[in-house]
Amino acid sequence: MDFKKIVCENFKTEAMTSDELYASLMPTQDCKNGDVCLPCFRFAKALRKSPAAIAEDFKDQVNTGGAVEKCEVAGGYLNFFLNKAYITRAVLDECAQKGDTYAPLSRLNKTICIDYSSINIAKPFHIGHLLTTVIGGSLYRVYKYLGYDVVGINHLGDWGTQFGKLIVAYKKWGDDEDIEKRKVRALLDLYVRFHKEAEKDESLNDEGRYWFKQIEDGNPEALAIFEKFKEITLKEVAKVYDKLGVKFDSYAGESFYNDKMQPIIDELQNKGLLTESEGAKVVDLEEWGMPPCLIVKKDGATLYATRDLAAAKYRHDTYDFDKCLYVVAYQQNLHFKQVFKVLELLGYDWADRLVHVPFGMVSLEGSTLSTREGKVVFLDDVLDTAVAKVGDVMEQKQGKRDEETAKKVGVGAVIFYALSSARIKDLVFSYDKALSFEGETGPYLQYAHARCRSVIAKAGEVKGKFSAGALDSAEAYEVVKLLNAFDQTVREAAEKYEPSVISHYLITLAKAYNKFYIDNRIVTDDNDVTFTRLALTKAVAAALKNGLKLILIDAVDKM
RNA sequence: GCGCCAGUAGCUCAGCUGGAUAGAGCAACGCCCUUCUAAGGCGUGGGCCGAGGGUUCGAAUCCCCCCUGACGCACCA
Repeated sequence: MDFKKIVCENFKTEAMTSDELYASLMPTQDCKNGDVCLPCFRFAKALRKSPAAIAEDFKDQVNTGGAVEKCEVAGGYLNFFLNKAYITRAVLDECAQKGDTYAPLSRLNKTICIDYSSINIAKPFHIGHLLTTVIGGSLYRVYKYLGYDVVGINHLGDWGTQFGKLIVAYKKWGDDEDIEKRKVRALLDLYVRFHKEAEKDESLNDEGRYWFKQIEDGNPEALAIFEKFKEITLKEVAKVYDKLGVKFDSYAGESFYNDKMQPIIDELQNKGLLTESEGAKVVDLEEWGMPPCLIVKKDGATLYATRDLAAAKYRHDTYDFDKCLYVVAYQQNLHFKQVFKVLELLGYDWADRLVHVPFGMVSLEGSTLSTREGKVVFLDDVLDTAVAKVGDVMEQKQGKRDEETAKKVGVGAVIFYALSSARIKDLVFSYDKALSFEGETGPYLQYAHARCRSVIAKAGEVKGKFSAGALDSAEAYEVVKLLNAFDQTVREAAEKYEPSVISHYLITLAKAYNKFYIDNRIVTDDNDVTFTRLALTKAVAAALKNGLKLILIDAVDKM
């Protein structure tokens, strides 16, 4: 339901069109001022009257007694009070229709590509990848819900000299048994060791370059080792992705675009965009206030930007996307600005459908994360710790553990921690905060949901009819209004590419329901009252469950 | 130096497409479980919304300038 629309339907005036009125209306901040208000200050000059007098005039033109129960003038505001019983009933009816599991909104036949997570082969999946993975994963579900076809792309970092270096390290110090056992962690050790040794022995770097060239040239031995590293890494991260509930439709990474770059380079050349500078081939972007975009290195090798140009074109040709999102840290702001501009200069009209969705830097209590120095916090460890802690709390509170529940609540706590504030904010990772279960946290939402389910289970089948009086309170009405805002909130999250919008909404909803719950008994002697309050409780449980799903959290029925 | 982002309570944040007394959580203190899950609820204290100008009937929100911090700026990704 659209409250502003309801007001428009009941308020016709000569002073402005219905559209203008709609645009001027706004929700109130405080329920004592009604549901919707019209600030009248802006009309004062044209109408040569005080805002309060204008509000008084308008008031007489409002059709009250129906959906708009009454309106009042307060200062320069005209406040509209909707009929609570009517709204409550209508909203709860809508919720009942949506049921326990919300179906996606109507199919749009539009495709959104989301490039996210994009891990590096042979590197650990650490908390630095947490944000891109959960932001992208959440947006994936948000767009699905809104009716889009979504393509999740894991743009693997599977190309570069580093892999030559790793082969050298593997051949020199590699231990298959250790790798079999510790997987990526063993590979990381090799990588770290290589850099340590290379400080003493410069020639190792040359060897690294040599072996990377072997990969490029298709040397079977080099390829076999490389493929093995890739397989180990993918298998390992698949477990984490599984825990987080994110999925990808494509793992086309850097190596995939290897043979797709030359055509782009040729095209740049043919369109006269490529200039030679200090031995490298670049696209000059000075006119747009940017440094040149490097396309080909002095030695003929391609670069990051070259690959992203090829990838963008490939994705466009393959998926015909309506939008293509890049969920990549804000460090890359300039890079994407350049790449998008170059595509525009190439004449691709779809260049404006590319969107960089930047997010903040993750650091570790002051110090930055460093793979090379081995200074990392493995995401897997964080998740396991969270799950274990939830298990402990369960045991302490109810004397028994339930692993399935602990997993959902524990992992959910970490995900919520990552998605609770605006993505652009830097995140100083803290175990304490990630594993906090009180206040505005994942477990708080889980708890509110479980509590709803518990009441619903206890009540059983209740035969009764809707009773407006059962929900005639400010707390109940607040909940109803929030329930009504679900879809609109999801749309806002999509528009802003901001899952935290949903996180905040869910906290607000849970808080509002908790307040209602404390003050109102759900299961009572009066069947009509029970029936009605149960309808609200069911609606809240569904909104929480489906909202949590949009931020990658599985709701639990008990905890 | 240039560019870009951020600065709101002790800490972490919401509010930012201008509207009514600036909101939460954490931390501190004090209450509330013989009744549907206390991982909950209620209360108390805590703010020159980084500084200064401007626009406006009205600015945390828009504009200018400055300060602080993060990030980026040529062959890594």
